[in-house]
Amino acid sequence: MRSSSVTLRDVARAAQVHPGTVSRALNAETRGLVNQETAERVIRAAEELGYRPNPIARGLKTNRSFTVGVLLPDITNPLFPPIVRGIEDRLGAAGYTSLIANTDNDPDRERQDFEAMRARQVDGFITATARLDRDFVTETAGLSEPIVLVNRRLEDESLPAVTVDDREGARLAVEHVVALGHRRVAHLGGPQALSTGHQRYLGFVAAMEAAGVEVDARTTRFAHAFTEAAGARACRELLDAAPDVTAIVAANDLLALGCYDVLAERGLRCPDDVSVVGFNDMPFADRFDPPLTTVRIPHREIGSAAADLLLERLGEAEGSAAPQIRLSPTFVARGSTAPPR
Amino acid sequence: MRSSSVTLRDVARAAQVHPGTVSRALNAETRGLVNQETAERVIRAAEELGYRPNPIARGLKTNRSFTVGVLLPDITNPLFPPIVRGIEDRLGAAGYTSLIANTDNDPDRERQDFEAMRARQVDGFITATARLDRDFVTETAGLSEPIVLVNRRLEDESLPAVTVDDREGARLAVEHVVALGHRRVAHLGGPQALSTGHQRYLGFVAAMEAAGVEVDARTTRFAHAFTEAAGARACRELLDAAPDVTAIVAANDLLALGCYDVLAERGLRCPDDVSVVGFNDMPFADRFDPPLTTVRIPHREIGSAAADLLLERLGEAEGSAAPQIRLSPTFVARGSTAPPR
DNA sequence: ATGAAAGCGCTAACAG
DNA sequence: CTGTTAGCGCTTTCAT
Repeated sequence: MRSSSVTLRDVARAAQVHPGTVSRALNAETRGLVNQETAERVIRAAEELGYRPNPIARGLKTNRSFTVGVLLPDITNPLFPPIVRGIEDRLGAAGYTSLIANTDNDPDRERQDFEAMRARQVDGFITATARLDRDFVTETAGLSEPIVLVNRRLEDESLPAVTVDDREGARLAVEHVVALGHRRVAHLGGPQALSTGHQRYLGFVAAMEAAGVEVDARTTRFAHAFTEAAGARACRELLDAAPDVTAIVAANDLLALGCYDVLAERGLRCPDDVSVVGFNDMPFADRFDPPLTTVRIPHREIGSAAADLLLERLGEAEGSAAPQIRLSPTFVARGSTAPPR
Repeated sequence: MRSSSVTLRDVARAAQVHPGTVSRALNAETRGLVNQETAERVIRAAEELGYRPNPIARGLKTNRSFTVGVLLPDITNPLFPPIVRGIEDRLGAAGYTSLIANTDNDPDRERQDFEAMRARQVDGFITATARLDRDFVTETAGLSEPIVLVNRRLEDESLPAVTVDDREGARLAVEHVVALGHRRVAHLGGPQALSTGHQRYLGFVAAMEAAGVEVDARTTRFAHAFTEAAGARACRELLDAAPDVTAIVAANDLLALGCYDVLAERGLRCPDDVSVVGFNDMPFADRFDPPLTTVRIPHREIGSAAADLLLERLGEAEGSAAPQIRLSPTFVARGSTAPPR
């Protein structure tokens, strides 16, 4: 027995009308169907009794829960909190609540969370998991609940997606170090199974070629995860294979931090001996030692754009079929890059 | 029309039994009431049809949503993501889903989110908003939904709470700088309306007295918020009033970062001219320049302990009435502290 | 051991 | 314009 068990019937009794009428009077959409005075009486009664509609019961009837599922790898990754706020703020304003699940990039958990959310009748999904290979997203193509992708997109663009232009971001990074005079520039790539990792790699190669700087296999290494530890491991391999690099373009800030560690480990100074550029401009990147030169992406906007896309598909706003929103990155030069000696 | 519209009735039809029987067979608690063979037949049918129970409908009947509301100031504050994961992981394991709301420390939003969550029939609350003054928590003392407090506690300890021992943490900080030889040590406090801000201040004063070091009004300033900007402002006042301080004990890492800015602004070096110690050991605090000496609190454990407390009160586990869990902080000496010149 | 029936709180035809 | 009725999917008496 909930304390606030004042139901539609209670209001109906108090206002001397039928429950159906109360439902109509209280719902903005259907208020027109009811007499002005009656409606006011009902509303007053509802207020006096402290009536709060039960969205659960409503959802049972209408098949809408006003809830959306948000799947992401790990809220603990500093990239996500701002994105999540962008999503929640926008969704909340539209009357939706979001359910958040941390999948830890584990396909099984992902599918499990996904199913659990469907069971909870979410009206739609926003997924910030970035895997490229087959997964629940591609499997559930004809799903009834709309999905929008964040930070990834499908090859055939069949699902709405908001991403940042990763290749463009990589280009900005390359142009920066090249302009500084670097010629031995390496790429510390992310997992190639993640669209971000892959696109940034592609962007790196393209920009290097465009700048007429040689790219060779020795100066490219891929981390198996976007973590400091994986970045450090890959960086060691990189420096072992190519000790003469003067600049490293990392596919992500955490990877860049891994580079910091390895450089220190080997008595190399950043940026004096080796310049490092990151990607994402994670919170507090300007506080690092040295302050990290990086590619900034509009975290919050990514989230709100994704929410907008989902709201469109939920019929809350007009919009095109499977829009592909690509936000622009900007470049932030800080202390981790300098001209080569 | 949801795609997964396979309901209890569908299963009943397939298994040639009454829906009521399906309900009993599928629910572990009541399975004993049904014939072994029948139960198996039902379960098989359910699997074949891909039946997933609708928790919404169930909740309507049972008055439980298996959902809990988590209220916090801002997920973007690096302190919270690990706490949230601690909460979600524990709650998720027990079959609960959490609804998260960012209140931005705004009492109105807080109350609003709180009501919205009640309307959504959450079974209980975890609130990480830390205000000390009257608010929805104290107002809703006799509430039917259990509440557990995180990072704050009530004077009368009438609500279960998990906090860290803030005074002890402050003591660790003071003892560290005093042991280093500092005598002119200042406190850059947090908002005194927040229990964390208040307790840390009290702990600072007590530890200073215990160490026989003088505390005077000039060397204590309070920031109006736990932000870098507020910390910087307070730090300027502090240095204006007491230019001879050699160590600053800040009530929080963000405040400490504000100190970094002001010291740099005034051409003072940390730790050479002034030592700074923070509180929380936020993620990447070891990456700052200089690496921040701080008081570490077990973020994740705070979250899981809170979840445990709530589960107890939801009848999912045994436990005492209004337990007060106080976790111990530990000290992490890094590069922002050194002996005075 | 199982079926029948009622009902959780609400909305949506359909009457009147 | 408002009352009536049915029913969303499930659980839970109460019979049988």
